[in-house]
Order: sequence, then C-alpha cells, then structure tokens
Amino acid sequence: MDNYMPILNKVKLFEGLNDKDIISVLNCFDVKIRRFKSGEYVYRISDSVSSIGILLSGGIYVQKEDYWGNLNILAEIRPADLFAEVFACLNNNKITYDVLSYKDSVVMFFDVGRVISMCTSSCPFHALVIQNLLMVLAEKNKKLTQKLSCISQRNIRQKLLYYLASYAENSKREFFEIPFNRQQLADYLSVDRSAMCRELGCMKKEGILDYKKNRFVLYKN
Amino acid sequence: MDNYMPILNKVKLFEGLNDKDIISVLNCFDVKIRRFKSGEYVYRISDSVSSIGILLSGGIYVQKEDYWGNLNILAEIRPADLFAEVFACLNNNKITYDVLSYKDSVVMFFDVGRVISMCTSSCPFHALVIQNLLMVLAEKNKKLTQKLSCISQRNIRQKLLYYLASYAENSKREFFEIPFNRQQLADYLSVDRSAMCRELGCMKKEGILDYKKNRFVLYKN
DNA sequence: CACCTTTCGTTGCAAATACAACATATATTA
DNA sequence: TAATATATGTTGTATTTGCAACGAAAGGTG
Repeated sequence: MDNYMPILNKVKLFEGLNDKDIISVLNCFDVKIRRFKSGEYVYRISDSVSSIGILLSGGIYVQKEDYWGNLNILAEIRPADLFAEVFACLNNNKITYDVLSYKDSVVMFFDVGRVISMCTSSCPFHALVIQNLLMVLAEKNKKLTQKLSCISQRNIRQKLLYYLASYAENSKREFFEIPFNRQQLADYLSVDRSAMCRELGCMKKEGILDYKKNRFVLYKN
Repeated sequence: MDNYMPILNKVKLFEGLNDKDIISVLNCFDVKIRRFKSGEYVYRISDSVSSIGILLSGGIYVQKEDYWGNLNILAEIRPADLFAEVFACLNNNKITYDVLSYKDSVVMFFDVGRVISMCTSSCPFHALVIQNLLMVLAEKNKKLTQKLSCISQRNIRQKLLYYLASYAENSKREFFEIPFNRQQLADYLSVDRSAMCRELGCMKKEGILDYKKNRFVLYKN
C-alpha cells in the first residue's frame, strides 16, 4: 500500500489526513483492492454499486452505448480520481453506465454504508471522511449547476456572456483570464468553435468586450 | 412544532423516520427556527452558509442578478424543500445567489457541522440523516448530469432523441409516456416549442418515432 | 351542448448556427 | 533562426432554429 501513498494523498476523500491517518482510515474501513486487466469492466450498466471506486493506477473510461448502439465516452478517470460515488450514495444504486479499465488498473473500493453506519467507531477521522464525501458531492453539484445555467442560454452570445461574466464578477482587476482555449470553450458551451469565434469578433466590434487569447475584458456599458 | 409534522414528514432529510424519531432528531441537532417577512432576504449573495435551510411554510425564491443587473429566478422553494444545502456542505461556503422570502415564511436551519461531527452522539438516527443527506446530494447530481447530457446535444433532433431514449430504455412495453407537456419539454431541452414540434413532426414522417400527446414510440430502425 | 381555455401542430420568414475551408497568428522544436 | 505544429480568426453557404401568427384538437365548465 505504501507505494500508493503519493496517489492517496491526492484523493479528495482523504483531504486533511496525513499519511498515518490515511493508513488508519484504510484499515478502519476495510477497503478492498482489486486489479483489472486492460479491457476488463469494473462495472457493467445496471450493476448494483455500494462502494466508491478510487483509481490508484492505470486508466478508466466511464462510457455508455446509446439507444442505437453508438459508444460515448462520458469521462476519463485518472489515478486519484473517484468514480461511481454518486450511485454508491443512492438507495437505488444501479449504475447507469459502463466502467471500463482501458489499461491495467488498480482500484480501491471504499464502502459507503460502512462509512455512514460506523458512528460508534473509534476511528477519529471518521467525521472528516464523511465531510470530505459531502464536499465532493456538493462541489460536483455546484459545477454541474453552473455549466447547466451556461448551456441553457439560448444563443452563443448569451452563453459566452454568461460564462465570461462569472469570471468578471470574481476578478479584482478590469481583466480576467479563462482556463480554456477556444476549442475547449466551444466544447464546454456545446457550440461550434468557428461560430463562437465569429460571435466573439462581433461583440468586440460592438464594444461589448475585448480580448486577446485567454485574457478578456467585459464592459458594463 | 407539532403543527409542522405533516411538512416535516415530507422532508427528504428525514425519510425513514417516524414522527417521534423526527422530534428526537430535531432536539439532538438543536435546529433553529426563524420567521421571515415577505420581501425579507434569507441569504444575500456571498453570505457564509453553514446550515441547511428547510422551508416549513411560505415561499422562497432562489434568485440572482446577472452582471448587467437583470434578475433571474433560478428556483422556487416550496414547503418541505431544502435550500442552500450545497453550500452548507462546502468548505468555501459563500452562497452564489440571493435567497428571498417572497411570502411570510418559516424556515428551519439544520447545522451540517453538527450532523457530521457528532459521531459520538447517542442519537440513533444520526446515521440515517447523514445517509439521507448524501442521497439528496447524489440524486440532484444524477438529475443534473442527465439534463446536462441532454442539453449538450447539438441540435433539437439529437436532444429529443437523447431525452426520449432514456425513457425507451427503461420501458417494458413498446411505448412509453413522458411527464412533460410540449412547453415543459421545450423548456427542459432549452429550445423553442414550435421548432421542437416541427422536428417531432419531421421525425414522425421519417419513421423514426411515433407519438400521440405524451405517449411515444421510438423505433430502432 | 355551447363556450371557453389550454395544448398541440403548422408554416413563412428572418436570424442564428454549423460546417467547411482557408488565412493568420502564436508556440514549439530542431 | 527556420521549420513545423497548434491555436485563433475569417468567411461563404446550407441548415437549423427562433419567432410570430394562426388553426385544430382536446379538455374543462356551466
């Protein structure tokens, strides 16, 4: 286990715990470790899931075939990332996608029921792990809500303004920088890159905003 | 408090608890009750939030002014609904919108820190409340993810197919029913109703699907 | 039934967008 | 520095979409 310490330190579920604490938590919660060959499925759609997956090494795709049989990759899981945590927290815990190990992987399974129910446990880090779990879910929630608000805007201009305004609001200076390049931004907003560039150009002409690369200014009037 | 029992029974945080259990939980967690006049703010944007709000009576809007000063109502909270639970679960707990009591309201505040930290408490319902809280967050998460996948589709046809397929997959019969009327569906997909109706008409002509009112059939070939 | 209201479907048209193809600018590497 | 790769910007065109307006169908009510 010790050789996974650098990864375990990055796991959000263990934030605030030092190496010794983490070891103690792992023992206390009786985690399982499993190895998966490249191409092996960790979960198949509609499997019941009661433990959070933590990827220690390798690589995993969260994917799903649509109604007509086309494969879609929904997320790529990297070492230290959690997966299936949403279903592990639900009563109806049937997972709604496939989880595929696309490299040889090592996965740690963390039982949620055990985390919740062991209130009388003597493990002093219990509360912190629960809090971390709540934070992971809440943070994801916040991000999803933000993105949804953004994408729900009815045209490219509104989407851009909504997105940029969220940075403008938090910026102390007149300008601010965004973490996406143009293609990534277009993907995030679910629009075509060139159409988005055109709209940016128009808005610059109209004096609504200014930009150079990732640095933007948003004018109020 | 007894007169609020019918409401408290509907609160998801207390699911699985009977009346007596709920009373005991309320005592154990030392909830606060506050009344708000119509027009009074429960939270202002960037307030620090450490407790979950539960609306017992009245009505609340979750709202926000955008960068240019236009007001947007993001959600309407009704009795038995939770609010601000996401921020209460975060470390950076500054709320990102205003919470306005638009009627005379009675609100119960439920401290999250207390829920998490009181592992040694003798309250036997502790674990259940935590589990319920996790479930509330996880369920919201799942719904947001579904909606986001749907809206991220690049045109109305794809959005419709994605939405309908999720029902088709779970349906035992050849047909299935959706819970929205046309306007609600259009709002959910973030598109214009008439444009959506047109697309539905086209797809029916092309033999991709069939429908009458809320009852749909989705053909595979 | 007659009347009203709401929902659903249709269509013309203007506007917005995706797509494709290419030009320019910036960054990376030899 | 030159060569190459990557990112950004531009534009023409076909398609898609929003909007507005209206008629048909369905549902509710006296």
